[in-house]
Amino acid sequence: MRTAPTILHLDMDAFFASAEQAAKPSLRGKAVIVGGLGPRGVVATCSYEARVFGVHSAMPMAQARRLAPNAAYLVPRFGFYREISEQVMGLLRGLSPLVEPLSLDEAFVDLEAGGAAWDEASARLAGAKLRADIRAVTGLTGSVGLAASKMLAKIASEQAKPDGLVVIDPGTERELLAPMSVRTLPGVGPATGDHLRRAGITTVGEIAEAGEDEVVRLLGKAHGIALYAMALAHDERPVVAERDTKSVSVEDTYDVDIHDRVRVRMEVQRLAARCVRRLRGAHLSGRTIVLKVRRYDFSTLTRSETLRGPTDDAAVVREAAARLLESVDTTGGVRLLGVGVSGLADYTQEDLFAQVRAQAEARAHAGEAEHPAQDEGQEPADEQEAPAVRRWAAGHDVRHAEFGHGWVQGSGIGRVTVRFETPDSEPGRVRTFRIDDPELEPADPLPLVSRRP
DNA sequence: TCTGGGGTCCTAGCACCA
DNA sequence: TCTGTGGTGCTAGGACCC
Repeated sequence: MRTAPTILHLDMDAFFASAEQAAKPSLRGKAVIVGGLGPRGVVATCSYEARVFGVHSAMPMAQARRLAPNAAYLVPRFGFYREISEQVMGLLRGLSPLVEPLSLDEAFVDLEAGGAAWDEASARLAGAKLRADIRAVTGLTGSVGLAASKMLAKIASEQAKPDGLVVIDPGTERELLAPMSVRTLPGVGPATGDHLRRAGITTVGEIAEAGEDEVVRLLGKAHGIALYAMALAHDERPVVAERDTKSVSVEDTYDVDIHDRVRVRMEVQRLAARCVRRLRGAHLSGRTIVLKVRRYDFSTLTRSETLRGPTDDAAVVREAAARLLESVDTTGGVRLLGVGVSGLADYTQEDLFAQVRAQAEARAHAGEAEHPAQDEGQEPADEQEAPAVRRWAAGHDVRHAEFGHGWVQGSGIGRVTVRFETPDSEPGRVRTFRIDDPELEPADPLPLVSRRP
C-alpha cells in the first residue's frame, strides 16, 4: 500500500448531458436527459438540473418523462462524446503513462509512475491543474479523487462531485469508510447489498467487524475475500494501461416483442453480421459464439458454442448463431436478441472450412456479389439506410443553407424543428421545415471551445 | 415502473482425461 | 478392471459496472 495519495480518479460531471449543454446554449441551466427515446429506452445520463426531479441513470425513459415532462430529451451522440473523451485522455496521458480508462468519461491515473506527484501537496496540485486544463480544452468540468488506492480514489471523486477535488489522506481510510453504506464498495450491487442486509450488515464497518470467514460464508470465496479486504481499505490493484478485449457483442431491444420465428431468425442473422463487422474492425477473431435471448417476461438465456479454432468469418458466425437459436423456445415473444463472440485471438487464424466454402461459392457465383465476410466495411443490404424518408434524430447537428448551423429539436408528421445556435453563440431561434427540405443537411458537431489562435 | 448496450468476472455443473 | 481424484474446458447463468 502506498503512503501518498497519488492515484487519481477522474469522473467527468454528467458527461453526455454536459457535452450537449456546452454544444447547445439554449439548454444551459435546463434539465437535459440523454438516452434511448424509444418506448423501451432508458436514461444514459441526465444533467444536474434533471436530477432535481428525481431522474437518474438507468431509469426507464417513460418514468423520466413523467417526472420531468419539460426536460430536453436527446439521443446519445457517441462519436461526439468520443472526440471529447480523447481530448481528456490526452491530458491524462500528459501526467503519466499509466492511464486506465474505465469508460468515455472515467479513468484512473498513477501519478507517481509518471513523476507528476510524490506526496499530498504535489498530487493536489496535479489534480487542480488537470481540472483547469480539462475546462480550458473541452469547456466541461470533471471531478477528481486522490487517494492511495483505486477504490478510495473513486470514492473520493464521487464525494467531489460535481466540479470538485477531494483527497483522502492515507491513514484515515478505515475511519472514513466505516459508516458508509456497503453499496459504496465496488462490486456491491443490489443483489449483494440485499444479501448482506438480510445478514444484518449495512455498513462497511459492519463488514470489517463480521470477519473474513463470515463474509466468505455469505458471498462465496472470491467475492467474500475481495470485499472483506476492501472493507479494511486494502486495495492493491494496480493501474493498468492496456487491457485486452475479452469479447465483442451486439444486441438489440425491440420496441415491440417479436413473435414471428422467421423474423427472429432474420434478426439473429443481422446481429451476427454486425458482430463480425465489429470483430473485424478490431482485427480480432474468436472461438466461442454466444446467442442471447431475452423473452417477453424479461427472463434472459444464453446459448454458446465453441468452435475448433477462432474465426472472423461472417458465414461461420451466422451459422453458429442460427444453430444456437434452434435450441431456444421463442413462443411468447422476444424483446431482445444479441450475438457475441468470445475466446478472442488478436489475429485471424483462417478457418479452413469457411475458406474452402468461400472459394467454392466464389466459383459458383462468379461475377455476383462478394461473400459478405470478404466485404468488410460495407453494410449488407438489410442494414442500408432507406433513402426514401430522411430521419432527423433529436439533438443531432444540421446545417441549413440560409440559417446556418443548428440542431434538431424534434421531428414528426413530416416536419422537423431546428434550433439555430452554436457553442459560442447566444441561445438561438427555432424554425420548422419539411423533413425533405433540400436546404437542410446533417452536419458534424462543432468544437465546444473555439480553436482560434 | 417496467427495466439499454457493451462489457467483465465469478460460480457451478458436467464431461473428459490422466 | 474398477473407483476415486483433481485439473481443465465448456456451458449457462448471475451480478456488477458505466
